[in-house]
Amino acid sequence: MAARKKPSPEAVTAWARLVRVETALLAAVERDLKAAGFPPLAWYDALLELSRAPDGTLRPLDLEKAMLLPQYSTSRLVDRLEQAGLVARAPCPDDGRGQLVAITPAGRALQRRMWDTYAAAIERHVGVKLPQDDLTKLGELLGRLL
Amino acid sequence: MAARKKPSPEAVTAWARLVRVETALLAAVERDLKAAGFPPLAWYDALLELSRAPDGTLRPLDLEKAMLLPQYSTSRLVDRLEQAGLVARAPCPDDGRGQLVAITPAGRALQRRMWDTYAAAIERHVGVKLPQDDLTKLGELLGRLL
DNA sequence: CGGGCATTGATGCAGCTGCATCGACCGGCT
DNA sequence: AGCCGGTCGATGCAGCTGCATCAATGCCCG
Repeated sequence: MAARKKPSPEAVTAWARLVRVETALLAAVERDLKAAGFPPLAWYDALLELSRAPDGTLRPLDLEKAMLLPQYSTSRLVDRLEQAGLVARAPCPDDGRGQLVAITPAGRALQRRMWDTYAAAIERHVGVKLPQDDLTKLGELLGRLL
Repeated sequence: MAARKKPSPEAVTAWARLVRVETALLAAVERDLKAAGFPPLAWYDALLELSRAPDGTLRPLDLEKAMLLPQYSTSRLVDRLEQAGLVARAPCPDDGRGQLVAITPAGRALQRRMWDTYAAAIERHVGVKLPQDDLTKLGELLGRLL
């Protein structure tokens, strides 16, 4: 029903490496976090998004879009964060359907502590492998894939 | 206990985009496969590895290393493929602990049919977004991250 | 040869994800 | 106001993943 154009070998190679490298590096970073006794990266990402938002508060829908997660996944992630005392849910005054998710002081503290380990992992697994202008170029090329 | 060097902003950007772009593109490709009525990409990868191996046969351990999967994950993936009649297990003559996983004709056929859809997805989501020399450069940069 | 340790692959259990669906609420239209 | 299609978020269920562990076999070394 659609075009069925064939990709160039270069496109296939780039794609294959993208998936492979991301899988390997993500696993390595997650391992470092876990080894330091921290929760998964998704928790960090959520806390970071919230910590950057005004009042440390976001609607679940915004969190969802920021993290590229499906709706139900966000819902349950917030469940777990709330369970852990890292965020608090409140009803949304503007919209009776919605709610507001606010990061707690404990959440901010965890996010900050995780960053030390996370930053070190990024440096170890990414930073040391390429010189700075290659990193810039890589970021730029990746940016154009979205 | 360890170095704690801080990554450059360029490294952080490259890392963030790597994860983001891979997540988004992988989801898009998986969606295309599912929309065409095919099983997940992991099945394709496994079938491809097997189809390339001599006699279409690999030890689970080799498959594991080729696909960067944990051992138990491979074990269960092979379960599902076997269930679907796409591979067959046989005891390994050289090593009583091991086994041999062989792709069946049905497995080869599915791998070939999936490639049409998969290739179109790669072209749509990757190939059209960058000119060929940028794709080459991207592949090269990613290659140096491993 | 025999004991001890490493390797291969399977599996019970708990937690997570995807899917479908649901209930609650919004907003526009008549 | 009353209805209706659309949006927001939760949830039951099935399937998948990670973790720990196990049984079976291989391999080395005394």
